[in-house]
Amino acid sequence: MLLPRFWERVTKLNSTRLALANRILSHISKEDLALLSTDLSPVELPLRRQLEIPNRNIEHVYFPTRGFASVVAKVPGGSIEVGLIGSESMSGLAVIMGASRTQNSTYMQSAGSGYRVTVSHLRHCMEVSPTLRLRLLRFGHAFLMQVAQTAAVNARNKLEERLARWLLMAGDRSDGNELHLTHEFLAIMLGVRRAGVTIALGFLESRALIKIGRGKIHILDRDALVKLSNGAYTPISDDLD
Amino acid sequence: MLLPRFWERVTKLNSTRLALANRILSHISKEDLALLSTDLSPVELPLRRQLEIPNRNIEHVYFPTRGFASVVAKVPGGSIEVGLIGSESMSGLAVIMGASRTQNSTYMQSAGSGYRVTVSHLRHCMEVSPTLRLRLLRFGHAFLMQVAQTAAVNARNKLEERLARWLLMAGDRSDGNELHLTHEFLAIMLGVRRAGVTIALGFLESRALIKIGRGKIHILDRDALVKLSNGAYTPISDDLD
DNA sequence: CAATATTTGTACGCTACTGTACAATATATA
DNA sequence: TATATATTGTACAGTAGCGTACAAATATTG
Repeated sequence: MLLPRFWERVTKLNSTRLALANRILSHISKEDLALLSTDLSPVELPLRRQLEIPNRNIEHVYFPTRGFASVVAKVPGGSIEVGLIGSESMSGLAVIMGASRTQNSTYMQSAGSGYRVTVSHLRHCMEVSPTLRLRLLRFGHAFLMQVAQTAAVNARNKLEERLARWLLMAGDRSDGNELHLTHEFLAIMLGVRRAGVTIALGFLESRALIKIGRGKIHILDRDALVKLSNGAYTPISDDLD
Repeated sequence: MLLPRFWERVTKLNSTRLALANRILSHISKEDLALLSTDLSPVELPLRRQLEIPNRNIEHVYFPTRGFASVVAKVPGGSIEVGLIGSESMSGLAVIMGASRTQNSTYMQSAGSGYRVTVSHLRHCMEVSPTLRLRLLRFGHAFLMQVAQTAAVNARNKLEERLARWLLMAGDRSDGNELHLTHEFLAIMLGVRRAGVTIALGFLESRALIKIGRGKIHILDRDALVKLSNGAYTPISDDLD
C-alpha cells in the first residue's frame, strides 16, 4: 500500500498548508474559511470509507486533500460509477442542494485524508454567507457537468476509451502517476467484465501508455492516453469565473 | 402535429390555473410566486426551441407547463441526451447553481408552453428568498439524480430497456400517451443506430406494449414497459420532503 | 393527382463486447 | 517455507448492436 507515503507527507504539513490542499477550501475567502473552520476537522479517509450511504441522512460533508472517492449509482445487477471526487471538490452535493440524502453511494476509492464538517454547520454557513453558498454551488455545477459527461461517454465510447478516461481522471486526483486498484474493481466501476478490463489494459500497456503491476497501474504517457480516449476525457474544469 | 390540441387546452386555462401546470411554480409559497411573478411571462415552446446553448450565457430560465425538453451532452461523433425536463421541473439548473452557462444543450423535444423568467430576476429572487432558493435547489438535486441514473443505465442496460425507460419518462412528461418523434430522433437521443431503434420498437409493439405510427408512438401498457425496462426506469421523484 | 421528400422495414457481414471457465502468477498467511 | 488466497491472463462460443445499404410505405408539396 502507498498509504504510509501519503501519511508521511500529510503530517509534514501544518494546518494552513493542509487547508490549501483542497481546492474548494483554498478558493473561498478568509472570512468564509474562518466561518467554516468552527466545525472543520481533519479526517483520515481509508480505502472504502463510506462518505454517503444511499437514502440515509448525510451527517458530514468531506473535503478531500488526498485520495479520491467514487460516486456510484445502483442499477439492478450492479453499481456504476457516475463521478469521481478528489481534492478538487467535495462530497455531499445533495446537502448543498438542500437535500438531506441521495440515492447514490459515495466511498473512498483511493485512500487519503481531508476535512469534514457537519451537515448542520455547513447549512448554517451557507445560510449566513452568500459568497460561500455561491462557491459551493459552483462546484456542484462542475460535478453535474462531470456526471452528464459520464452519461454521454457511457453511451457512446468504447471500453478502451472509457478506461483511458477513468485512468486520467483518477490520475488527476492522485498525487503520483500510480493508481492502486485491481482490474476487478475497475470493471465494477465501468460496469463491464473484469476480463474485458484486463484485455483493454493489456492493450494500453502494449502501446506503452501505462505499466501494469499487480493491484496497481502506472500512467506513463498521459498525452497519448488523452488522445486514445477519443474526446471522452476533458480536464477538471475550473468553473470559478 | 398535436400542437393545436395543446394550445386549445392551454388557452382555456386562466393564468392562475396555468401557473399550477408547472410543478415547481405550484409548489412554492404564494409569496415566492408573487416575488417571481414580477418578471414571469408565458411563452410558447415550439419544437426544437433552444432553451440553453452550450457555453453561451443563459438569458432565461423556463418552467414548462406542457411539452418537454432534452438536455443533451456532446461527445465527438454525436450528442447524447442526459436528462428530460418537463412540467415537473425547470431549465437553467446551471443558473440556480450560480453558473451563467453550461456545456450542455437544452431544447424542446415535444412542443408545449410554459413560463420564463430572466436570469437576473431569478438570481435576485433566490438571493432575497431562502425558501425559494431551497425549493429550486431541491429540483436541481432531483435532476442530478436523473442524470446519474442515466449514466448508470447507459452503461449497463440494453437498448430495449433504455428505450422503454425513455418512452416512460417522456410519457410522464406528456399529456397523453402519444409521443411525437421519429425513430431517427430517438436514435440520436439514445446514441444508437436508427435501425436499432426500429427493431427494438418493433419488438415492443409485437408485445402490444406500444403502437407505432409514422412519427408517433402510443404507449399501450405502461406497467409492462416498466417491467421490461428491467429497473432502468424509476418514476419522477417528489423530493419535496 | 403526380412528384418529391421523409420515415420506416429489412438485410448483410462485422465488431465489441458478454458470461463462463480455468490455468498461471503473485501476494499474504500459517 | 509451504499453503492458501487474491489477482491476472487467456480461451471459447454466444449475443447485442454496429455501419451500410436499399426498398417499401407514408406524408408533403406543386
